[in-house]
Amino acid sequence: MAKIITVNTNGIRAAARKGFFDWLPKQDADVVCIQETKAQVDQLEDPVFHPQGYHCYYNDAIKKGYSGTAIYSRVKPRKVISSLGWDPADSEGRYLQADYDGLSVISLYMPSGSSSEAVQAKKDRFLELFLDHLKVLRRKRREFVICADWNICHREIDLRNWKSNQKNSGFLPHERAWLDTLYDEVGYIDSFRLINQDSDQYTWWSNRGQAWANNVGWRLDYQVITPKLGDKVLSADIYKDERFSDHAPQIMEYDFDIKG
Amino acid sequence: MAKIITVNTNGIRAAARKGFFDWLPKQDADVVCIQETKAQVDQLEDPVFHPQGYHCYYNDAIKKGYSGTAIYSRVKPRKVISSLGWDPADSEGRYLQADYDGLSVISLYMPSGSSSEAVQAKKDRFLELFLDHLKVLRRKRREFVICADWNICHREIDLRNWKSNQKNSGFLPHERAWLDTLYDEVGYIDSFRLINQDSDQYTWWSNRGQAWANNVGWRLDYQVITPKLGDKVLSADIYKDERFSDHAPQIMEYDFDIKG
DNA sequence: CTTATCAAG
DNA sequence: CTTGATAAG
Repeated sequence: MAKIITVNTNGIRAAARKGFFDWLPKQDADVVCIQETKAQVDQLEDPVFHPQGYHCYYNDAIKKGYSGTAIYSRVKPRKVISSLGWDPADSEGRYLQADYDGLSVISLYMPSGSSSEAVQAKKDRFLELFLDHLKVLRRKRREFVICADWNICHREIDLRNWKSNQKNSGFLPHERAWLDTLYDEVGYIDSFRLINQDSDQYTWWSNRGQAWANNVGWRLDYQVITPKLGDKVLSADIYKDERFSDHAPQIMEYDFDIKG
Repeated sequence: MAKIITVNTNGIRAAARKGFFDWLPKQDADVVCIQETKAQVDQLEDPVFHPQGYHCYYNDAIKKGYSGTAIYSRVKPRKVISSLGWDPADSEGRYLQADYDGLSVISLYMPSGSSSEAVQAKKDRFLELFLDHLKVLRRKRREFVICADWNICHREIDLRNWKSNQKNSGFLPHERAWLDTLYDEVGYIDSFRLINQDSDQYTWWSNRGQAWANNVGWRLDYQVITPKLGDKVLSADIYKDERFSDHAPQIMEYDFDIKG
């Protein structure tokens, strides 16, 4: 059994202040994927950022306080890959991959497109290049669990106000179509939907207004898996009892073991 | 009887959050001089920044969130002067003068010199030019109350750790000599010292460390008056019961009336 | 350590 | 609205 958690911390130091590292050991996770660390490695020298029992890997953005991913792994990976060979994936530390025996776990932070047309164009370009990468991964003799803040909702059920958000980044028709392609053509599976078919649960609530209080959320974070793992998903839960950031942790249990 | 209060708010909006404008009306002051408003006029449109019963004057720095002075006056001044004709006094909104019948009250924010040698040089230049201005004022047929964060301690009694601060901005020999000149040659009087001869009271405590808790302070704020007002000082107090900023308000009572 | 601004989400 | 960087004190 493998327990894999993914969470966008919106600043790993801020999440730490809110008790994230008190909560984490209690989860007994095998792999923890983090997005938006918003910190450089030299700002994370404090032992709290290297929890006991885990091998910790960080991938920073060049720009301070921006983006960044991490993977904490109980088993030492055979290899850790932090480069896709193209920017801004590399220069913004948006990708981190831990390779185990026959399995890889990826922590990905997809660009947001909400700030302007220019950043949406950047997101669209990222989607295009990353889809190519995902296709390449499908050809490997290896299974993948891609833990990400995808910054896209697939269907109407995935966000509270789908009608009013059809022209907003994260629920644009071409973004949804990108996920259609990912699932229907490239063959990946959204592990959350495998378990919770008709459940309108969200993983992100804006900090503005009363989004959290009114549960005006979006399901932006999920673990996408290769087809052979489709019958291995034991549970898929969103942790909302505490709030470490504007995103909630995704906790998935799989019927396989992670071997280094 | 005239009650004149001066205080460096270290951000008038922050001071407001800490209850400054709840405290102020209870003081029944005739004139209130403020330094370090750190806000532009258009950021102070809320009525709290225009307390009932006062004519309010603000002088901003060009740079947002930096410096800035204010005067609140119960009696409407005959004239309000916000320019000394030179920078950075004008461009940083460091000077504001309210003219009444035979008396002027000034709100002044002296530059700090603690950040670098370059800012100390700027402070020194300001001291030089401002001394000229103060000499000019002495020639007027008018009394002056200069309410300021002077950013200088005069004597050893004026700061907790005078020995270790002899090479630090605010207690440099030439800064202290500048005050010697102001008092001994130009003839101004520090109204606080007139009342509290040997009292080691401070008006500013660093936010760093435990300065406030340990009363490691500096007397940087005081009301400097022209000689003819020397026998008019009724009381001079530092208000420490509440904390609106890193500086404490100076409350002085004078045996004269402010007439518009 | 605290103010405030700014970029980004 | 919130994180984090930066400037300034």
